[in-house]
Amino acid sequence: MVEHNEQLDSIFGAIADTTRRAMLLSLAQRPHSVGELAAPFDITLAAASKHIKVLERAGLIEREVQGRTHLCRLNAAPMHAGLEWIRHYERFWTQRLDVLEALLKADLAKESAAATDPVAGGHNKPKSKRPR
Amino acid sequence: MVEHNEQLDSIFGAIADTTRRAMLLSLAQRPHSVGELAAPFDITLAAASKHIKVLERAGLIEREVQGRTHLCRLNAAPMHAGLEWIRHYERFWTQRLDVLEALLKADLAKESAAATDPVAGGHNKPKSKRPR
DNA sequence: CGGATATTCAACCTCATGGTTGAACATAAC
DNA sequence: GTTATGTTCAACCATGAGGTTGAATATCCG
Repeated sequence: MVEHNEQLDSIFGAIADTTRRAMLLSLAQRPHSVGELAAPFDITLAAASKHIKVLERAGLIEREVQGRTHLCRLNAAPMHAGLEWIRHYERFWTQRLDVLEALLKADLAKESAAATDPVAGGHNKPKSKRPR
Repeated sequence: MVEHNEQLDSIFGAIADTTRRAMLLSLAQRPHSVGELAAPFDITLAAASKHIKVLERAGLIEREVQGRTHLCRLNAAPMHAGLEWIRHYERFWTQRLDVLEALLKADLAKESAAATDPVAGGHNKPKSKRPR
């Protein structure tokens, strides 16, 4: 499992582009030729060809040359690695949602209990400066 | 569904780099200053600063300026969109694994039927690997 | 054979990325 | 105040990405 990192680089790099994501979506329906893949976009065939090569390098599509047309089919398997990587972070947002929910509940409880309590004043801290 | 695409572009783009993925991993432990984030890598602070800005633009980290140090903390929430996108393709690899398994099973059954008697029955369970 | 179709290749352009260096800025410490 | 620390900024460089054009290649069809 040498360069797992390179695999993730190429996968995430490949799907970090709207055009390529749309191509994958087309391929999820059925295999397409290069021309068919290019058709929806306002780019030249050469440009589409490059996109397809990026997807191919990431292992996300396979190509079968049939005469003069190249038939591309989806191979989603490598995406699995990407999903697994992201999934490690899943607990961070679910956790945050849980905390939010807990705070919300606590707040509601406090409000209903603090009809008599005057001092409840949390205040907002200075916001972080905008970069740039 | 306005600029969902830009969000995915920036998220996937941000995590399509080994250094930045490692930074996120550090941040998953606890918040870090810019210097701390940069320390493990053989790059200048300026370069690290740029990486951090990429992560920030993707919304994956938040920065709190504390005096002269900038404390960065993970915000994994935007990754959720990325995970959801990839997950649409999950069925394609699980499906393929199922087909592979079925073929394999059929092959074994045929072989054992040819070699011995017609009991190609209870080898392996279907074991449908259906995540979620 | 010759012509049409499908795709790539090579050269080029522009712009973003990842890296450097050195100066600037802001704040903490003396 | 002066100095040290943490971070960014600006300029620059090299490389790659995404796009174009025009030519080359391979294949099908008449």
